[in-house]
Formats: sequence, structure tokens, C-alpha cells
Amino acid sequence: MQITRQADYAVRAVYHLSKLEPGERAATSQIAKAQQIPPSFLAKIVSQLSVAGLLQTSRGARGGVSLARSPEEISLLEVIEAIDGPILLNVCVSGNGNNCYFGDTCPIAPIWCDAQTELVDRLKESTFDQFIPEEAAPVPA
Amino acid sequence: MQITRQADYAVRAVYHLSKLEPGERAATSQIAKAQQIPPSFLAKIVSQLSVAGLLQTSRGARGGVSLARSPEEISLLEVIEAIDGPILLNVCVSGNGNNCYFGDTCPIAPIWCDAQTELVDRLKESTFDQFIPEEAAPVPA
DNA sequence: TGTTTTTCAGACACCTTGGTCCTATTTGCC
DNA sequence: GGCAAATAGGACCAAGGTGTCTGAAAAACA
Repeated sequence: MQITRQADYAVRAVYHLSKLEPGERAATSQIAKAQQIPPSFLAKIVSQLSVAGLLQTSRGARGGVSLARSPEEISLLEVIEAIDGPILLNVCVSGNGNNCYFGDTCPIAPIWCDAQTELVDRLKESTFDQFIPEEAAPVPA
Repeated sequence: MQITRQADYAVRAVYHLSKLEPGERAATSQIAKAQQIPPSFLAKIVSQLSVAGLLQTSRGARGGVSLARSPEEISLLEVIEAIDGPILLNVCVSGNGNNCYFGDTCPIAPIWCDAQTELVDRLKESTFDQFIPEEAAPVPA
């Protein structure tokens, strides 16, 4: 009952990039050091995020990675599902709802469906612009 | 991001026993057949639930397992945590709250803490008497 | 007493996740 | 061109979840 380490690392990497200027690049080694992620491991994670279309990478000297979209257009949910696949609290809950092989007669499945929906919605609403310290400060009065 | 199969099987086993008369026993082989759980695997799970004090077992002919308490005193949370250990959505969230090594400065940890609290509360409120068909029917008017 | 039924306890195999390492390949810069 | 910096990608290993199997111990019953 945990997101994988990979997904946590992915979130931290995207968070790190969110704090940069738009379009600014960072090397994975820099991100790894700042966020305390095993560098070799982060390389593979960044690669997956790139394939998923969340990051842009450029190879070679002075290369690095940057966000493919602005922070307010990237949600926690997207990053996590890009790495872990769809969030499913139990095997008997598919993305579309109750997939229990006991069918609609299973009295427990609705609990999982409801809890999962709540969690997914919560993560979907959490975008990375909410995590940037500078932008969070000027609260509309 | 899933409870383990073991925990799901444990829930189904407790659900099965909840439907029996109070104090009535069932053999693990019966439960396994009814709930479609690998019998050898269920044996180990039942053993863990017994150690956790949720089930009572009796060996020998005409033995079996029964609930150690009445269904309304057993929550989904208890069964799941007896098998999987505490529910933690992310490594950086401990049972007591934020355990992120970035400390209170981590802007993402609160998301996990809140979501986890909501999920745990939900599972804590779900007791097995709510799943018994006969008892669920007579709704107080 | 002996047999049957049942739980108990451990060893074992398989797959996914977590993580390292090494070797391309690409790109910028002298 | 050639070197250095950086991503790309695969091989590899360790640990935990999933599940099977086997033998032992306990209890009921004839």
C-alpha cells in the first residue's frame, strides 16, 4: 500500500524542475544530488518521464532535462501514473470501477472504489505550481 | 499502490466468517473454496490473523477458525494492517505524520499525509457488520 | 490405540521492485 | 577533429510479495 520509490523520485524530480525558470534545464546528476536520489536510478526514471511526455531531454554537453509543460499543467497523478501505471487500491478495482470477480454482489468492492476515486481526484487536483514557494506566497487577499 | 493480495484474501476470509453464526467455525479449506483463495496460501494468512488476535483457531478434527470478536468490532483497517503492516501511502509518511527527510520544508508531504489520513479513517469506519447482507437489510426507517 | 481431520511451521520457486554498473550515443566547445 | 559532458539503454544483482509443498503436531472419534 505505497507508491513505489520510483514514483516518489519522479515527483521530486518534477518538483525540482518546477522551481527553475521556464525552459531552464538541469542535469539529472544535479537533480539527484539536490533531491537525494540514486543518480543511476534517476536516469532511468527521467527516461520514462520523457517517454510519457512530461519531460524534455537533450543529450550532450550542457544538455539536461526540463519540463515539457508548465508546472500548473502537470499533476501529481500524471507523474505517478507515468511511472507506476494506474492507481488501483485493490486488484478487484479497475480504472473503470468494480472489477471484482464476485461482481456486483461483493459488498466490499464499493469501499475500495470510493476510496480510490477520492484519492485519485485529490492527486489530480494537486499540480506542481502549488508547490513552488515563491508562487504560493502571494495569496489573493 | 495496492494492498497486497494477502490482505485482500484476509479481508475476504474475515468477511466469510462474519456471515456465520457467532462462534461457528469453518475450516480454512472451506473458506478457500468459497472465496477462491489458494488454500495453502490462506493457511498462512489465517495463521497471521490468529497471531494478531482477530481469529481464533482450533486444531484437529472438526476444528477450524472463527472470529475472535463480533463483526462490528472488526474494521477493514485492522485486518489489512494485521497483514500488511501500517498503511503508508509514501515512504516519507510515518504513522505519526510527516517523516520526510526534507522535514517540514517539503511541500509535497502534506498531500500524502492528508490523503493517507482520509483513507485510514475510511477503512477504520468500515466494520464487517456492514457487509453482512441480512443485517444490512433492515434499515432504520 | 490408531486413524482422520485439521492447523502449524518451514523450505522452496517465481516474479516484480529497487538499485548498480557498464557501454553506447549524442552534443557542445576548444 | 577530438575531448568532455550528458542522456540512452541494457545486463545484472538483492529483497520482498506470491504461492506451493511437505512434514509435524493436535484434537476428535471409533
